Amino acid sequence: MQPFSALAKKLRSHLDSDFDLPRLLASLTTRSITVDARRELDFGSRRNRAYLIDDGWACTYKILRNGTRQIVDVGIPGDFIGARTLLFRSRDYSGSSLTRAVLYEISPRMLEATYQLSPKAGGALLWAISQDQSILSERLVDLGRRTALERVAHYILELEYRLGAIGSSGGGHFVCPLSQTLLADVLGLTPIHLNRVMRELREQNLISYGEGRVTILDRERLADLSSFDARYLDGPGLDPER
Amino acid sequence: MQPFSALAKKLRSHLDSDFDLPRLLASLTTRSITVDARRELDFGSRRNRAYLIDDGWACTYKILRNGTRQIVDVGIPGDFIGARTLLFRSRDYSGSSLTRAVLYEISPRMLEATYQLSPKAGGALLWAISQDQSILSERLVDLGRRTALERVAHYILELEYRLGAIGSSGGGHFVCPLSQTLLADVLGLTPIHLNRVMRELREQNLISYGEGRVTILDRERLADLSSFDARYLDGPGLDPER
DNA sequence: CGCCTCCTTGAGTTGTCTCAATGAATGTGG
DNA sequence: CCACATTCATTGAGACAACTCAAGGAGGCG
Repeated sequence: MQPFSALAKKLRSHLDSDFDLPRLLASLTTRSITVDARRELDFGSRRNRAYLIDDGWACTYKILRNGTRQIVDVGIPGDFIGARTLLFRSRDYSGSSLTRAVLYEISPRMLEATYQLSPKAGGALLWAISQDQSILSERLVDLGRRTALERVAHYILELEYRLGAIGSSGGGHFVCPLSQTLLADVLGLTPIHLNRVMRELREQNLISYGEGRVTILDRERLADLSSFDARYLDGPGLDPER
Repeated sequence: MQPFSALAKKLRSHLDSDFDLPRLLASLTTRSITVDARRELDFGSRRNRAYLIDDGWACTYKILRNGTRQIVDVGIPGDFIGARTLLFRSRDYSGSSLTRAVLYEISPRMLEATYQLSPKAGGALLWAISQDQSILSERLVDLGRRTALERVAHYILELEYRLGAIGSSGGGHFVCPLSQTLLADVLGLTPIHLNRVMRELREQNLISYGEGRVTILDRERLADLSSFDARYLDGPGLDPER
């Protein structure tokens, strides 16, 4: 696979079609790192580090004293991970690869250099970081005010949408390496309850799943059920005049 | 009050003591806007707008179809509000002042110009935006994995810490314009349950409150109860070597 | 073969919600 | 200055969504 192609796809609508973002980024980043599935990510010690996920999935999470875990971000190809605390002196969360993954280390200098070489490309990167924040705040609404069923439905639609933006979903189905335990830790539920909710969605013929794949059977009812409104993802299909 | 003094205080440890951030920002921003309490904030229509809160409190929130509300950010003086979607074409949340407030409109250009005039000041602003994101992700952990009692205790400590950074809290007490209904909407609880939790904290002699003031009576037990770890706020007192 | 991880289901418990209601404080208009 | 509406904090009683504990089956792997 071409390096940076997932990010380039995600930012397609923010850049001229003849702009070669991968080439620009390749000139600015150090080599890539390949990690196996379920490996802890090294976010640095003296200085915080962050990554661009080029291939595979990764996440950041916090473990609480009572042993529970909350996954804060789930990153797919083209997403940044750990960028939140790049400028911090400290850090109080951990990260892990979810699948075998290819990562590029990023630094504040790289963002800066991108901006100077091409303000438009720099702006596109900032847009991507904004989108991460917007996803985070939508998840906050999930956990604060939506039922488990709504949460799960909403999250499946979000994943499908995000994967679609990088060409990794189509026809309503996608490959999802998240186990039910992980999904529960993303959505603030117990694995047991998540399992029951998944069954409910399956029994209502809204989704089907198995063997690491999820299929959306009735997008409309699913979106209605979870009041999914893709505006928080600011995708290219959205009307700028609204 | 000096314009931008709250922000300057918050960023004190990121800038040289003789650096005049207020003067730099004054040269870059348009005039201030003063709004009464409980006024909807205008985040723009064609192009999204964002603000720096110079005085007073403000928030952003989403209202769901079932009528419930989730407050996503609560901004105090020196915080940005609405910056999350500054680069977006769309927006799906609302904002409101919580008290009478003084706001400065900010734009991507302003951030850029600050950066060019002083990379250090620009970096400090980016740090502040990172902190907002870090606060958001800590709240996510609250809603996902902490009990109501832990959440409330944790949030009170956070508020006291943040207010302390701008010189608006001391001796364990601070002025808090959030009604119990608003606090419930921040923490994903019903006002009724929040009220019971507040009573519990009061009866355990952990806090006292009333007439818009909150007093922390036993910080240690409160921090222990909620496993409060201020690292996510990346304050100046934290050891950079950790 | 034994040992994982993952998914699944049952039964009982509990944290939080819903519905209902009251008193205090504040503001408004007649 | 009173009648009225509104917001806010508070409490009780009952319901339910999600949790805990317990257990079993399917599949992968050394």
